[in-house]
Amino acid sequence: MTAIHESPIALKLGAFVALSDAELSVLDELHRRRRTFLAGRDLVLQGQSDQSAYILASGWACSYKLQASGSRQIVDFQVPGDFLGLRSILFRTADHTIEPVTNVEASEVHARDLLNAFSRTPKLATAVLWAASRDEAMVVEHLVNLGRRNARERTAHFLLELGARLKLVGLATNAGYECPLSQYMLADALGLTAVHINRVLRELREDGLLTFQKGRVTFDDFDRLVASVDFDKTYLDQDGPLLR
Amino acid sequence: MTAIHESPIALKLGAFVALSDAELSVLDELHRRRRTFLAGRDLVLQGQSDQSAYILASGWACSYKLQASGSRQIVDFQVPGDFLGLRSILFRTADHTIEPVTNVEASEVHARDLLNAFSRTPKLATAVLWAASRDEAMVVEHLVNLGRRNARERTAHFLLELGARLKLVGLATNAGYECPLSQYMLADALGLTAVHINRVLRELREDGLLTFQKGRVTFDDFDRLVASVDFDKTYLDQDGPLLR
DNA sequence: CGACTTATTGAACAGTATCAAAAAGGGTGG
DNA sequence: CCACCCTTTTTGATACTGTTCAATAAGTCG
Repeated sequence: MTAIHESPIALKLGAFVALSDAELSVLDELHRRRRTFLAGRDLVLQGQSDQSAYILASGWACSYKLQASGSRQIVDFQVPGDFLGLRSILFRTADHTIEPVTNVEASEVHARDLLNAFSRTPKLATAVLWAASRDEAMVVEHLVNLGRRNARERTAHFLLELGARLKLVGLATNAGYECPLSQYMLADALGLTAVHINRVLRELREDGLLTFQKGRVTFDDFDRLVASVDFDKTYLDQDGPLLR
Repeated sequence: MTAIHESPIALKLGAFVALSDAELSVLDELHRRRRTFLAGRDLVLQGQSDQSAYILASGWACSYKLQASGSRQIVDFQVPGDFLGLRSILFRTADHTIEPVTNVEASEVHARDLLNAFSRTPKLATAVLWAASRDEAMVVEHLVNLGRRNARERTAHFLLELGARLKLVGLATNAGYECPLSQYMLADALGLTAVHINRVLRELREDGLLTFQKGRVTFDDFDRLVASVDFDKTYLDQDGPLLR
């Protein structure tokens, strides 16, 4: 038996509020309707029509916005424990597309079930709203990243953020993590060219800071890396002692 | 007597849902606790501690994030009818600062009152959540702006967005609008240098597209401007016929 | 193996920043 | 109403960061 509290979503929410067994089992129920999505096949979430969100159980996804010119901006990547399209059921839809980066396992969550769960376990509601709020803080931080950091800082900051997020669900350590992103995807997230990303990664590697290779990010000198790009992860709000 | 439905917030929410007189008066009650804030004096909204939001009645504000290096990234400007710090009461706090750009009149809204109003008038709740969702769509669009548009497109797109938002509350037409922003502020919002913004503005003016001068934005050729930067305002979600 | 995607490198170029300085506004006290 | 100070706008010259184009190498998958 897989312990409920070991699912990524439980680990993640548990970092914000301590969840009781009862609450964990409500969460587990939400997490039952498992589906598999194939890498690259759009998991289009065009709002209105679509009344369900997903909880990502394994694999990575990304949300992006396409331009008329054909270029795209990746808004964020989603890793296990993250919601996909949460906003489109809490609010009205955001108008971006979600696409699995790898093959993905996710459970469908209907608006009704979620709201239902909320009313039964308010603490769960708090935790989910925390997650939504954190998602937005990340988008804001990405804005700062694009607006006020150079390619090197931007790249390092982003990979550090992913590390911190993955650590929360047990998929990373300060040594590094498995990362299925291509340099093209990284480029689309960071507002850079894949060519330039490649040079920046080489530089970071040659400076002994981090290595992005063969589907893995390795922090060669975590502390120096954090210092060199001024990475302050308070916006991720995952440090504090468990609240409540 | 000032008709309730002529307040900026009523105009704005009314563009999304048709509000009855009863709903308008609930909105009006929320809008009673008026305060004045002086330009430049931080209206710090550091989350947790602060349990109230504001509805902006007149003047402009901006929300930004400061870097250790001293540079800042403005996330968005708020214009009449917008909420300030809405997220910090619906959710947990976002970690940015809000500062009035001009002297500002705003009414304080306590979390309790808002939630109270929601339960009395669900349609108002829908409208407020729509506003919050729209705010997020704007941040995402700003991300695209920084990541995938050059200085010229970026500047024009941003000024067009502000125009569309102000039009909704009767403060702009396709001819232009009063704009209290300095070129430095524009620079901090667009991830550019004030010097470069200045050159871009000159170029746009010389091309007969728009004029940014003396506290006013003038669209010299609105249609050509929209076409030239591929401005698609569907993300603002303010076109449709009134829903419901 | 062969076709395709991804990673890597070079050289030339474009866009934006930086530094510096002058001009133009705007507000304030006398 | 003027003189002065301070902020904002404007312009030039130069340096640099990141792009573009092009080509090769290295993986990956059927």
